[in-house]
Amino acid sequence: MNKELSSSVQDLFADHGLRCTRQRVTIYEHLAADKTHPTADGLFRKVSQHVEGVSLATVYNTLEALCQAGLAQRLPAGDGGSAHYDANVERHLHTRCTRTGEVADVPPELSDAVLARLPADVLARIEAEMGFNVRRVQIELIGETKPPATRPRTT
Amino acid sequence: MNKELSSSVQDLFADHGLRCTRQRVTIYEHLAADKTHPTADGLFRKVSQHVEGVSLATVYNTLEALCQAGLAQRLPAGDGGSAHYDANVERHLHTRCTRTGEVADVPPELSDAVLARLPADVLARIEAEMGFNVRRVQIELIGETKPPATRPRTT
DNA sequence: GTACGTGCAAAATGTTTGCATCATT
DNA sequence: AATGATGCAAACATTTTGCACGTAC
Repeated sequence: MNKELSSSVQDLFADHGLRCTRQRVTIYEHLAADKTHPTADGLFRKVSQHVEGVSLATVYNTLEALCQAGLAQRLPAGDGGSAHYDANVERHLHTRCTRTGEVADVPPELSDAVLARLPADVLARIEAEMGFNVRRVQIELIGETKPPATRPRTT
Repeated sequence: MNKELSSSVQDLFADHGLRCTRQRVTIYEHLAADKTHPTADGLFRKVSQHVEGVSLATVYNTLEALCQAGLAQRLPAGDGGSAHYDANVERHLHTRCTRTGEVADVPPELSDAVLARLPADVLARIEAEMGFNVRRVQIELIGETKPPATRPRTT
C-alpha cells in the first residue's frame, strides 16, 4: 500500500529465499491487500490494471513460489473452477459460498475459538490409528451467504 | 458386489430421481466399493476392466449427477490434479497426504468425536457476524502418512 | 413414445513449460 | 558474471459439451 511496506516485502522475500523482482512484489502486495482470495487469473487482471509487463504465467509461477515459501496458501476450488490464493497464512477458517464460489476468512478470534476447541486427544488417536501425521487442520464452512437484508452491515 | 445390492441401487437411484442405467449402476457400485476415493479417471479405468461400453465422459456425467443427488461428494485436489470422489456421504473427516495426494476417511467414531465437539455457539456467532449460512463443516487433516514401519498394522 | 443418458470427439478451462531475453544478487 | 525470473506461446491435463443414437420410464 505504501513504499515503506515494499521494503519489508523485500526483507520477507529475502528471508524466504525468494528473489525480489518488481513483478513478485507487485503480485504479493496485491494478493496481501485483497480480502477476496483472488484466483490466479483475477489477480493477474487486477495487477495488470496497475502495472504493465506482468504475464499470467508469472502470476502462476509467483504464486507457486509464494506457497512453497509459506507466504501464501492455495485454496482448491470446490467445483472444477480455479484455485483461490490467500496471503493470510495464520491458522484460520474459511467460508465457501456454494452459490458464488466465493471464499472468505473467518475472523481470527472466531477461528481461534473453533481451532482451540479441537479435541487434541481425538486427533492423537487418529494419528495413532491411521498412521498419519497431522500437520495442519483445514476447516471450511460450506454454505451460502445470507441475502444482504438479513445480514448486519459488513461494510 | 452382488445382484441383490444392484436392486437397492435401483431403488436408491429412483429415490433420488436418477435414471437407472447399466453404466450408472456400475459406476456407483465401483465408487461405493472403493475405499481409496478414486479420481474420475481412476474410476473409469477400474470400471473399464469389468465392463465394456463406459466412456470417460459418462463417468464424469454420472459423478456429477451423483453429487447433485447427494449420493457422492467431490473432493477437489489439493494441488492442480484431478478431483477425488467419495460415495460415503456420512459426515466424516478426511486425511490428505501431502506426498501422495491420497485421501482417506477418518473412521466414523473418530470423525464424530471431532465433529460433535465443534462449538455450536461459535458457529452461530460466525453465521451471525459474517452473514453466512453454514450448511456443512468440512474438515481435512493435512499431513503425511507415516512410514509403514511406524504404523500399527492396518491390513 | 419421449425424455433423458450415452459415446465419441472436439472444445473449453485452468495450469505448466520451453526457450530466448532480462534483472537481481 | 551467474543464476534465476520473465514473457510469450504452445503444451498439457482435466473436465465439459454437441450431436447422433440408444435405452429407461
